[in-house]
Amino acid sequence: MGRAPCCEKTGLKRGPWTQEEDELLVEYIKKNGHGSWRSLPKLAGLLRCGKSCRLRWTNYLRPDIKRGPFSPEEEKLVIQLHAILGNRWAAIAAQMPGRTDNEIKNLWNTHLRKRLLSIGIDPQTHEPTSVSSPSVGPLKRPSASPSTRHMAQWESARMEAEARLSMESSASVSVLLSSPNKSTTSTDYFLRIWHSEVGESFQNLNKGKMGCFSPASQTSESNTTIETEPKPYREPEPRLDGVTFCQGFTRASSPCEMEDSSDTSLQLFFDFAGLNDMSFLESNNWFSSSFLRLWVNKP
DNA sequence: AATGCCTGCAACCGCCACAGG
DNA sequence: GCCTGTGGCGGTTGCAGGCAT
Repeated sequence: MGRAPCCEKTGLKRGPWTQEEDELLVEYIKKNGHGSWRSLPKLAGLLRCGKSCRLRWTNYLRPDIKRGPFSPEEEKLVIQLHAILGNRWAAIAAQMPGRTDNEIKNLWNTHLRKRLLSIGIDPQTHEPTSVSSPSVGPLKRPSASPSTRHMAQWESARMEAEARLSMESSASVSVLLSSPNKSTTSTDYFLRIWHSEVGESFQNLNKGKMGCFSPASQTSESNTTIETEPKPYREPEPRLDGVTFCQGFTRASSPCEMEDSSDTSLQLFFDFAGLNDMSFLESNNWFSSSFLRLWVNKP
């Protein structure tokens, strides 16, 4: 027994949308809003499944969609967001006004994934695919878990953004936060994420918790810690985004409160610096001198 | 010119979460 | 607490157009 279809498929049109259909859909939604997607096709005079209408609207017909090719800046941003959020295309799209999750997913699968592979970066973990030597020079490069790597990226990006903003006037900061769409640099985007629900989850989880990073999968006390959370515990998905990743941490601190050992910080720093293998980051002021100063002057 | 292969993208499919009854 | 309907999401497919042979 197969799964029941989402809607009655007999007599419904499939495949590419015609201009006529597009006009019908746009006209109806402009007049009435989409309301119930299930009943929309009938009301709008379309021989389409409601799901198909929703998809067509959200991915193509919505007036706020920015059509056209992705700019190099946008591509960089997608890569950086993917490093933090993983394959959560909707979450990535939410940080990129005018772009749809489908569009970003397609961009990733057709361009960016291959590009990363071609320069030796694993598109899933954002780690170098071939590590020729376990140690480089006097400083041994740590082999961190993907979780740690994502945490490091997340934290470092935020630190860099905060460091940069701390040097700007407070007026500039308020302008940035009140008009996030005007932000243009990648670090601004990270700051926006930090102040979004993703960052909020991160901050909430870290409140009152001090210590060094400790992935839950590697500790025995993880479950008890998580169970004491006021929110009902949901088994974290094996996805390495900012939120579920944070859920997997038992003892973590925000960078401002970080009291971890120098070794740990250095580890995280070099972990994240691995992204520098990508040429775009080399030219992207990713590790600004301010960040380095922040690191060097750490008490 | 014909054919086959490759690529990009729109659309579909199936699963999941959530709200309401 | 269970069931059902609905919307949303991510993975995958299929087609059209471009390119190479």
